[in-house]
Amino acid sequence: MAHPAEDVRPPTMADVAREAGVSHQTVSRVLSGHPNVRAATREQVTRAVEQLGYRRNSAARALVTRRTRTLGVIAVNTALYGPASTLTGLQEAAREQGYLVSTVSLRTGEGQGLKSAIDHLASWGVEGVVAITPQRSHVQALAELDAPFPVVTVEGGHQLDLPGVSLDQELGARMVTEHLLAAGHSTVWHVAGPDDWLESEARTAGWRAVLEESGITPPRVLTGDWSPLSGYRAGQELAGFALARRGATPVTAVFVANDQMALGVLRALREAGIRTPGQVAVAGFDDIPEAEYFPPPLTTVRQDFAAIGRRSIGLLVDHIEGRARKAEHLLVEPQLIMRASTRPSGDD
Amino acid sequence: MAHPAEDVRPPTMADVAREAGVSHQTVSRVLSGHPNVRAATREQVTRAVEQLGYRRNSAARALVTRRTRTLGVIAVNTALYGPASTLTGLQEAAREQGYLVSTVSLRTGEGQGLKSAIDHLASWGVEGVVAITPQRSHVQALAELDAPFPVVTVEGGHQLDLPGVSLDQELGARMVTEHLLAAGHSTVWHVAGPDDWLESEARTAGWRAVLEESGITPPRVLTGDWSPLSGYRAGQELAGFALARRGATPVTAVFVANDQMALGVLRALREAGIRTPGQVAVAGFDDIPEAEYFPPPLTTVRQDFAAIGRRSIGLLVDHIEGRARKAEHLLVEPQLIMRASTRPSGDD
DNA sequence: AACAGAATTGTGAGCGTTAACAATCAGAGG
DNA sequence: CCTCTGATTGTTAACGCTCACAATTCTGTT
Repeated sequence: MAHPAEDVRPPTMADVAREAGVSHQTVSRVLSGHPNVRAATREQVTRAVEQLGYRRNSAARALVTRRTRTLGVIAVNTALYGPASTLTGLQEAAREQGYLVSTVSLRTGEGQGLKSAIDHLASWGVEGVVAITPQRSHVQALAELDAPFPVVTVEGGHQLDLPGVSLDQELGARMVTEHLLAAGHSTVWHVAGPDDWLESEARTAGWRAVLEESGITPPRVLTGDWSPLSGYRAGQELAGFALARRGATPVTAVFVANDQMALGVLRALREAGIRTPGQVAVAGFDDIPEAEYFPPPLTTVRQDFAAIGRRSIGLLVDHIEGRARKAEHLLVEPQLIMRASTRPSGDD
Repeated sequence: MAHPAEDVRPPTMADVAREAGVSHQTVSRVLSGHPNVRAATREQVTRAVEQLGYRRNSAARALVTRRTRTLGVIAVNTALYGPASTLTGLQEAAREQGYLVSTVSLRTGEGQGLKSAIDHLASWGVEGVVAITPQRSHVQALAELDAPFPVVTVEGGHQLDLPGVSLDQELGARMVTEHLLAAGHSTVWHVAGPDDWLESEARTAGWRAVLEESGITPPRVLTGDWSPLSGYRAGQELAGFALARRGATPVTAVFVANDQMALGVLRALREAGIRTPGQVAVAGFDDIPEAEYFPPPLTTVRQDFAAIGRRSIGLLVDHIEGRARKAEHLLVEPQLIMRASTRPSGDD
């Protein structure tokens, strides 16, 4: 069809203009939906555009408008269910608003990696960044980095003056703990996430607050690293307490800070011959798709990750387009999902 | 420090040139590592760059070089463990090669959505696209779309003339099936993924081939949609067969096409009072992090998602930079992970 | 029919960079 | 001391688009 030219450049606006018999500026107007163009002209231009398969050159556009319409995302641990789901919601929202999303995944997320990720994105001219960096140290590093564009955190806490979106982790933890107490347990044990994580802290805080409000001295906190293995280890320890019996605090209910660790806890209890929820009730956090099929189906807290993604983009775009002023922090409501693992009547 | 100007533009190359007392072209040379610059000059320029906090404008650069150094990724179902892990590997690799990665997530991924995703990326000038679109219909649509840049598929099969990277799904399925037969089972049942997925097809094909080579007539295939729920349903059906007993083919071993469905199968069997692996052995595919903690720990096939991501970027960049000619298709080796769910001695 | 005013279209400049080429400078050789 | 070569630096012109403004064409009045 085309001539056998070697280096066929894509058509430019001038080509379209020639084809349509108008000036390049008119083509530009048509393409950006300017109202003052005669219908017939618009029609001609549109036809020429289609015929040539023309596409505006975004680099040229960005050069003159100083708007790249590109957003950056920095995320740690994107293979996990939570961050991955947030990313999806975020990308959809960005695309709806006409932005392109460029993602940088960090594996461990040292402060160093963070800086270079920001640099990487900055050098491509992103107009803003969403940082899914749930560790306290990251948020700290971010705040100190002082990027040349707005940065919105996800699960970044609200201590620092960065705008952000979070699930109300503390509320979620309260809901679980209250649920367990209401089921008649005299206390609730807790397997927490790693220390540096804001989510761990908030979940632990919610759990502790409920116990203290009920006049119960919180038992010692066990700590994991979010992995099933670490949950398994914690579960073994709990099983020991549960069976020892003479120990001070009875183990009849456990709030585990995420579902993956809860899976490990469940296995450890099972292996120790302890029935769930008959002898020990277990609850998790996140509501990963597998949770409903755990042995037994897991009571947990559902996070609306998609909403978190959407709202973070909303917030970021507000900042970019100058609609938002301060370091606002949005909270998304969690939802308690009750399943067999905490059912009082259950005996499995 | 700075004047109270309203619209402070970022410094340009000319600013740096002035500051360093050289021409903008020299600055350009320093920044792009051109050899013919005197060390002293280079030094001055570097200092000026740092002092002004200068950054090259990527839009201007892209405009003149016609290289955006941006890659696009189109992915369906990015919240799942597999695609999410692939994405991570892919992003790391791209960044190492100096490319920016822009991702578009499709929820369901109709052919229509695919086209608009490609358009979205194209209008931002990506130089190539990796498509993680494991459904046959998507790949078909992609091949017909005839994008203005190279497209590499992940798990896209090799029928069409698109270059791609896949796990050797068929080999993985063979390994599992052979493992089960070797354990003494007279046949192996199969819970497959949805019809349109190439991964389903390949896994089913591998399973079928092994049975037929062993002179065994493959039992009827049950089909799920990758979700734990669908696995649960299939598991109920299998439990029925297993207990009915008089039915033709005994149910003592099941190869489930992914780990999530296997979780559902395990629950259904457990609820029916069938012991795993004692009465029925179960194997999955993917090796999600939870698999090791399933009741019982699941025998499965590990995919090196990170490698898949890395190699797909390698292939794409080869095409972009003109090093690759044909529609090469790379296969990544799977690895059989044997756990309790298929242990012959086991009786739990 | 003539004119104001709006609607529509065209013209030229400039966005910040790299590529191509021209100019200058340093050191080697005669 | 001068010429010549290669290393180093500078100059100018794109790249493809939008913005600001100028020019033109329509309207509807008087």
